[in-house]
Amino acid sequence: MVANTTVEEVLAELEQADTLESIQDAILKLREYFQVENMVYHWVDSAGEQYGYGTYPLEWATRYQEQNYIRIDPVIAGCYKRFHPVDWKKLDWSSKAVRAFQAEALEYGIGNQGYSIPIRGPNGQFALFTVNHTCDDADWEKFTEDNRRELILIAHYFNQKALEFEPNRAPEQSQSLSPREIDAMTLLAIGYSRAQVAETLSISEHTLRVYIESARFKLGASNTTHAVARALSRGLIVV
Amino acid sequence: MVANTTVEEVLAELEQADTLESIQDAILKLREYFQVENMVYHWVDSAGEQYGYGTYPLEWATRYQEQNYIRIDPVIAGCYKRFHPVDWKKLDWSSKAVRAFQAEALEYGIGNQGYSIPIRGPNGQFALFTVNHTCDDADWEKFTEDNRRELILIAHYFNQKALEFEPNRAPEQSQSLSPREIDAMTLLAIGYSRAQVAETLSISEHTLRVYIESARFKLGASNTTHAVARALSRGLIVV
DNA sequence: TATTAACTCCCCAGAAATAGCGAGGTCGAA
DNA sequence: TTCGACCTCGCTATTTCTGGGGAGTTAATA
Repeated sequence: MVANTTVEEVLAELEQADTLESIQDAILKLREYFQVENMVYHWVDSAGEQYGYGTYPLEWATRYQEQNYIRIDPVIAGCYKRFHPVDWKKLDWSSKAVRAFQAEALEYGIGNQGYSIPIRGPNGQFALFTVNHTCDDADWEKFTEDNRRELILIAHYFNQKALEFEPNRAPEQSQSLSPREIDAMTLLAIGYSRAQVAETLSISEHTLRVYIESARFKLGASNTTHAVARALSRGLIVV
Repeated sequence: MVANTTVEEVLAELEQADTLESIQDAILKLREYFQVENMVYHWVDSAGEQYGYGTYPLEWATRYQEQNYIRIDPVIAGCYKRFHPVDWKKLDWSSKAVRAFQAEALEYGIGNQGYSIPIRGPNGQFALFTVNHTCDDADWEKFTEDNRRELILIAHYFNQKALEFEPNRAPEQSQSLSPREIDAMTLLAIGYSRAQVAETLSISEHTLRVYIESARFKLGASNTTHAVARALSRGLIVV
């Protein structure tokens, strides 16, 4: 079956779309266009919920979820650290658990070649757009060479659409931290104790506590560690 | 003067480049191609250092830096919250300080129209790619409509190149955490207390403590908060 | 001008985390 | 087989953090 839709058209459609299903729709069309076995847009929101749209076999998606494979999946780990698109071959498959995971994926019908594009949005949002196929290395290299730019764009458009539907946008997203709160969170994140932070900032420990508490409140965090983790993953502080 | 270079060619060149100056080079070529007054790639690294490449008048860049305008610049504020490219007209220019800033920018020779694309990398890295021009609203809308996709791609390529030059890349690949340690760190990062983590993992709190301590040791962290922060920013855990 | 938000300081009691010691089991690799 | 790395459980004492209060100052904004 030969594709009868161009990328341009799909992106234009996607831009107008107003349901989450449209993402799935677009993926199917694009898969046909690029003639690959699998194409997936995968997104973990700020609450830790996973959303996947694409063509992986349902059994594999379920298995992946159940086994919490996101923890060991080298695609996730690798893309999280990088900015540019990643060929699966370049990832670290050395650990035994990872190889077992890989073998299982193949059994479930996942292709041996993969190319994943990390995308990041505001507040530490992170998503992945992946194409997957079965072929030899040379063919795959040609494919990724030829289509990288379009795939990057597609990833961008998917993420844009997904963000439009993000549930928890309005409530706490705009809660930014005050300068002192940022100072406090940053110093805590690099290992200072309360006493050290207070001394570094030349304020009393009592005052510091007020900042930590208000930061905790703003971030909806249940304790200091949680607050620092959220501040980090929302990109409010950097260490 | 008519452009004699295509975007494709510039991106290919940029990809091969191995100096930071190549960014400036590429910007000049692209400005010519798109026939706009200004084009800027602006980046704040993890240490808070600002890097700007582009065609803004030196006086304005200096002034901007000196006055710490990054604090009030609505382009920064607006793009930081958004994922998609932003037309400057859509930003919030209501505050008095902001309008004064805008007026000053115009005096320094900045065009009245602008279009900025936010880009984010690992560890909260954030950059902006901006095109700026003087023209009326209708022309500008047509320009951004026509070129948005290419501009997004260009932004992506600039950031990719810039990240290659980022200093703090390879400090230490550091020890990896054991599965249980990852569990513990992850649950702590999402706000569980020790007792809750122990219960969730169905182990005693004493055992949990051993994991936390060994993770702390492996990560060279001085307390739990520090350990979680390090695990997060090294991509060992994802929340 | 009135309001809001940020910054600073203070007390206390109870809850939680840390530091130091210990023990024993499994499993894979050298 | 031995070694290391991982998982599991225990104790005690000390330090640190958290969750309630309250109060006064600036600076900016509506």
